Amino acid sequence: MPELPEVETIRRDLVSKIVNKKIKEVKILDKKVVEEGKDKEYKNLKNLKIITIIRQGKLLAFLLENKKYILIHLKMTGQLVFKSDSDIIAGGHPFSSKNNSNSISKVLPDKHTRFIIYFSNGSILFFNDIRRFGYVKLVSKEKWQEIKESYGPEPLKAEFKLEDFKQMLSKRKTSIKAVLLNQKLISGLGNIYVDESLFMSNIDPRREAKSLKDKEVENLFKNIVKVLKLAIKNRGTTFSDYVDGSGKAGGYSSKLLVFGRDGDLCGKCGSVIKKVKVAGRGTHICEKCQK
DNA sequence: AAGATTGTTGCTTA
DNA sequence: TTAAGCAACAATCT
Repeated sequence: MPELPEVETIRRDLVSKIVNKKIKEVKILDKKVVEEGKDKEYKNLKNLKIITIIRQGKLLAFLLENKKYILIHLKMTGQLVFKSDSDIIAGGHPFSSKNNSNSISKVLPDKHTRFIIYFSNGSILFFNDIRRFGYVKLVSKEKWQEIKESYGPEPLKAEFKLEDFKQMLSKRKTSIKAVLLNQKLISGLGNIYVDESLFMSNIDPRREAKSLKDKEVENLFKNIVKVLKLAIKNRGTTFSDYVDGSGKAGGYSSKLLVFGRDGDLCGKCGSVIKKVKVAGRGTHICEKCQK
């Protein structure tokens, strides 16, 4: 499940590869990924350059020369994999790539490829999605602005302020986990980094958000920033299907403290890590450390 | 073989 | 008016 660090890793990878590249053609292999009836609009993207790539939470936006934005949400199983001209030639097969050590890339397109952008220099961007939850959307500048504004602050930007965070939590009667997962309240956190940051802060995910003490909120605030930065540094976490912009797995998986580690022993106290359900999601906790 | 899984939306209820 | 909670979505795995 790509969350902020995974999507940011992809964004950075793609910036170096497709900014200033000109679109030659866009192919919709699965109509469900684009808005109904709008498939014709994608024909007009020919010859437009990608100006920049922006991320809001887990959502990517490619700004085009004509001021429109291609939005891509990977949801649970989406992947964006870039193949350069030389990748394609080196593989010996039209669409296979070199096999690097941690590469889990494969011959593309495959049956899960939903959308393809061909660039004029021969490189290709593949959008793969096993579960078909992800989407591609073409929007105006105004619509993009509106979508951006519907999100809470970006935790790695100056707009994420401790005082605002305290205020926000003090009003919420639901669990701290549900609050952290809510994209309208804070951008980019998902199941992995919510569990990790709450463990790092010794806070039980089931606690009512408003019950957190000032000290706990301060700690949580710092740990959210810390875990996200560290995960980006390690190029994200691969749990099921996530790969970076070149099709490689993330390096943070081995650094996870509780997520996906139910049955293992807690690194802090040695008791068994449990898996429970909070806010409708599988939740990993050390009940001895997290109160 | 039914149930769990996940992010987000949209509906219902409080 | 707004928050909270949950079904729905899709495909795969257990």
